[in-house]
Amino acid sequence: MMGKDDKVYLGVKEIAKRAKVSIATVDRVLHNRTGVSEKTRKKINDIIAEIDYRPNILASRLASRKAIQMAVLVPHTSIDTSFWEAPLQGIQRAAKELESYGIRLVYYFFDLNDRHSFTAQASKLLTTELDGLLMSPTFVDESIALTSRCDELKIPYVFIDADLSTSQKISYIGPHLFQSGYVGAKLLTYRAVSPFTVLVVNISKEIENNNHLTIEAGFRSYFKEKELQNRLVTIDIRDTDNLSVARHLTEALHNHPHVEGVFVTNSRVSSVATFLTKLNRPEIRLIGYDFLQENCQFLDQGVIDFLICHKPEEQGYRGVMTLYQYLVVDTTVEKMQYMPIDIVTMENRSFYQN
Amino acid sequence: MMGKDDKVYLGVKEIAKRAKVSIATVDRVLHNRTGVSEKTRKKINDIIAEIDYRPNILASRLASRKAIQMAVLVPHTSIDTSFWEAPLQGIQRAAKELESYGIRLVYYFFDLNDRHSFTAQASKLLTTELDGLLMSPTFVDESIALTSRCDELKIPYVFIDADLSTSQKISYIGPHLFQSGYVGAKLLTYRAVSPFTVLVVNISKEIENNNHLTIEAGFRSYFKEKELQNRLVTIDIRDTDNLSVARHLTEALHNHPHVEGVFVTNSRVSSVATFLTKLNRPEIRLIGYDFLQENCQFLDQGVIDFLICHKPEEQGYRGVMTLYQYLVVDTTVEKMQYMPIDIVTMENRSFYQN
DNA sequence: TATATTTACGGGTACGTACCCGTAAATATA
DNA sequence: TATATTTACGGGTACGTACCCGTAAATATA
Repeated sequence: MMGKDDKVYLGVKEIAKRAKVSIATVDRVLHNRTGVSEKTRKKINDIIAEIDYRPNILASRLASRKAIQMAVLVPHTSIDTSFWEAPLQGIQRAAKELESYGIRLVYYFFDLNDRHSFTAQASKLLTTELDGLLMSPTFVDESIALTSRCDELKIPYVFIDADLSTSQKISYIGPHLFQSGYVGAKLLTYRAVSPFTVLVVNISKEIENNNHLTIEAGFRSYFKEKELQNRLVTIDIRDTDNLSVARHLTEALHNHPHVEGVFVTNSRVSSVATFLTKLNRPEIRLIGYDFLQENCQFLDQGVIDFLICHKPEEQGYRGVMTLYQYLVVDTTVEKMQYMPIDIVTMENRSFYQN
Repeated sequence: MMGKDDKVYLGVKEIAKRAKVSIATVDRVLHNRTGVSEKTRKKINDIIAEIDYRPNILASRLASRKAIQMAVLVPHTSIDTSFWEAPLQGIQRAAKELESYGIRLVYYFFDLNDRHSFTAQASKLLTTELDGLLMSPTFVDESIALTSRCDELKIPYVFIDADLSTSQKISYIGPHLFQSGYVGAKLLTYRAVSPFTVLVVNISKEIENNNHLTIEAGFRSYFKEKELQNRLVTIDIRDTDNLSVARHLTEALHNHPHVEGVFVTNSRVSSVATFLTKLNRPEIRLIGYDFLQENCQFLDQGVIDFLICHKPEEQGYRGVMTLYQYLVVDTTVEKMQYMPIDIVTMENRSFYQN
């Protein structure tokens, strides 16, 4: 251990001394409060710039009698959508780390199948005192309504998992969907010899966001760019139960006998895997999204070849940390934070950090 | 913003009040210092356990006049080994975050080709006041000598990138080498039809650590487990220049005409790629390690199919953070922190977080 | 000109912990 | 028993910042 004093820390005390004012006046300038003459303000600001003053966050948070309040607006987890467990865990991990720094999170969960629940939770969180908002803009119109209100109230917000390009967000943290689909196409065609037929399967209720369209565009662009001769057939399944999936797939395989690859544009790949297992068609290669338990089972069995994944846990963690960064440390944060496009196989899955 | 006071924080003051002693005495107990009777000590410890006291790190670091000193012992970067740029960046990122918390890092760089430089730096860092050590145990015997000394001096240490299973380390942060080789085998054989011959290429000067042996074991175990009929040929190249690599590979390809896959057990895959490019053998699949600039070039050209990567930047970051965690927050840290086995292709490489 | 209001500050306490310094009380030594 | 030493504490200040409260001085109003 060595003394700290070799590094002479220049703080408010030093600024006050140089400006020949009190610490309280320096504090007023630092926080843009009133009660300082223009002349004094300028003098202090000059000194701040000159010595490159950076506040001691430790002392600042300690002295502040205020806790910083963040609202978290995300889908609640359900059998249908265990995907959201991971971001929530990341959010909670960040919350724990920031707990002793006086950061408090309040959670507002909505139902993925019910846009009214989203609106209800949005109204609810707006009634509270709020310093920041972390949200998944699952429902487009409803999200725009909420963020417009936040803009008026000057509440900064961060998006995870999905984006709204029009809004004044602090940051988007999530996948680059187009490129992700492109990677999917590469994996599905790697080393394949004959140009088999490919099924692109979208399984989602209509009310959810349209991420899958961008993914499919990326997927198709790969075939076009490489001038591959595969035939691509898209099937949209608007009910998420296994029976509906089976019905649609049976029909598709009947109409297209040479299918050797299936690309599922979201995490519901396990229902396709269930179907293919029953059908006993091991030559059909299957790729889908997300490191869910049910998907990993089929990965281990070799039914699913690859899962593509975008670090949902880290999305949640970084969402909170980005807000904290913006509110406490420094308002310059990266606006587009794309997650890596991770490739998960049965061989590397045990070390995957979701 | 809401008042903090709704959450009644129970600190040393409250403990002192309940135990009917002063704050100073509580502090002595908390830090296992002398000068407290056994009776009082027990009473205080009971209260600490009862209220689940967790010290306020903010206040603790602020009040401490001591900076925490960490030494960092890693190879310096060179043309030969640009690999170490990434861990260093992660280390520096962590250092920046922890700067205002009174954490100071001192760097000791050694030469990968010179074990004496390692010993010299090790002796040097031992002469300083030290609270913790982050190191890469590149040279086995020399590292054991250093860590034994650390054990005596009660200096905790963390390993990154390579491990020494015998030592009393706080934590190892790095790849699971065996499984990583296993993943390499999967990728090299995925969808391959005929059982071609595979070259396993180790390129390293003898003085470096033996990570490649474990990787190769994992690689071979895949073929054995799946009962694949490929012929595996290992070639060891003890000089890292392109000429030596070309000479050895020419000979190997002459002796084994049906080579269609090459697996390089470390980051020197680009020199093999250089050779294969000149040879014009595009049917030979090439897989190797690490997200280096020269490797990515060949990835983009399609000469290298996959790079396997273990997040070196994060290894550095987590190395520092793990030490911080141990020294400041809580002494229970994860002992084996395996990095994910990332698969990098030309399609997903632009979003890879090294 | 006398009084009320606003402006522009400064003093001082608090956040929760670390640790210096001083001192009665207990114990050891002469 | 008298003195020296050790033990077991407590008081109080400091870390760097936030912010309450009070008040001269400046300005506005009657």
